[in-house]
Amino acid sequence: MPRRAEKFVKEKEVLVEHLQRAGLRRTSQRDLILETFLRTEEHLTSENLYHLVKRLDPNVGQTTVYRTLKLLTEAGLAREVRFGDNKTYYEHHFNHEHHDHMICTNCGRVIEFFSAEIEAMQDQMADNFAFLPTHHSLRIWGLCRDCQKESIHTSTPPGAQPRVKVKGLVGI
Amino acid sequence: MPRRAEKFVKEKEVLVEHLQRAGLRRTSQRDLILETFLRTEEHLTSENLYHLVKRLDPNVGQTTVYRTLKLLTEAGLAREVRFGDNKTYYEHHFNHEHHDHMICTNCGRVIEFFSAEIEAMQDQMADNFAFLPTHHSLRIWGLCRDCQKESIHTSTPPGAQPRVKVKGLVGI
DNA sequence: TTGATTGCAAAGCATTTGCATGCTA
DNA sequence: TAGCATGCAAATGCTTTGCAATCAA
Repeated sequence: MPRRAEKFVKEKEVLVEHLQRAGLRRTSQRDLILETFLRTEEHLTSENLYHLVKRLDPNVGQTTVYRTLKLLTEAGLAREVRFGDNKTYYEHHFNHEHHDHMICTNCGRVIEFFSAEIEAMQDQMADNFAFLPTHHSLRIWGLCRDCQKESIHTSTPPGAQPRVKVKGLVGI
Repeated sequence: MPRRAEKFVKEKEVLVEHLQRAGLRRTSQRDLILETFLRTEEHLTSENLYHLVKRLDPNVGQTTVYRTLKLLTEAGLAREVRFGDNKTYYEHHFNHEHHDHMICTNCGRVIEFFSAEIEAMQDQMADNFAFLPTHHSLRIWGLCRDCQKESIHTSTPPGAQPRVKVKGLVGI
């Protein structure tokens, strides 16, 4: 029995397997970036992660973080999301239930939700078109509970953790 | 009775109204860009439109097309969409039913679909979170009917009109 | 030893901005 | 006539690429 439970064992296995399958190599940077990523809350940009990693190892380059996040996405450990502020966010994907997002266009709050019914209907819809779906993205923009109260108001309500700074029109 | 039916009368009214409401001015460029946009099939980028407009008036600048597409979006005449190739596409929005998209990751074909049931469930879902939805985006990626036949194959099947060049990972 | 990986700097790409000039209302 | 609109060039912001040095297998 190990003296101390090691963290993210499963995720590291997934990475190593992916590397082997693809003929790629395991490096300290890739390990460190994965660990740091897994320690965070969801929805961070490559830049966010870069700063976190840099604290632990100042030698790691921005480029490596970009490249590694792509790698983690391919390995199924991360998922890319966009909320309409023209930035690419990453969230944990391994052993996480698939979910979709509601984005508050006032404070930037992101709500995750899941609906088996919606998923089923999407598959149904795809089937109607003989379309073979591999993945999808559903995003709903609007006002969260708190921001409805204050009607139109541009500041961040107390307690909100704005991850998305909404600048001008929000769309896509 | 007019000798010849003028085109896009309603849409021009919408534009003019929007301009007036916002204290903006009607210009020949804005008219030309709107007309050219309305004459196209759906899903074109600012750059695509720029080239079309330039044929009719070589003096129009790229920037004006960008700015005008934003304007048309605000006026409710256009809608922005993204298919995962890091480009912003625009489609007609006025008097067009809302719809969502399936994107073939092999040939780039885009299928439009609508499901009242999915829409209803989205509203239901939002309601569960006391979220007030203003708009949404649902995209399903996968293989269209034709591309399933050829299994993994990187060329464009005959007859397909690839609007989206899918480069590497498709996501968001 | 070989070829993948890294980190830096530079390039790319879509989009936006500054500004002098032009043009609507 | 005032000030919005235009078009060019330059800037921006995010992301990717080229390349020499480094490192895993």
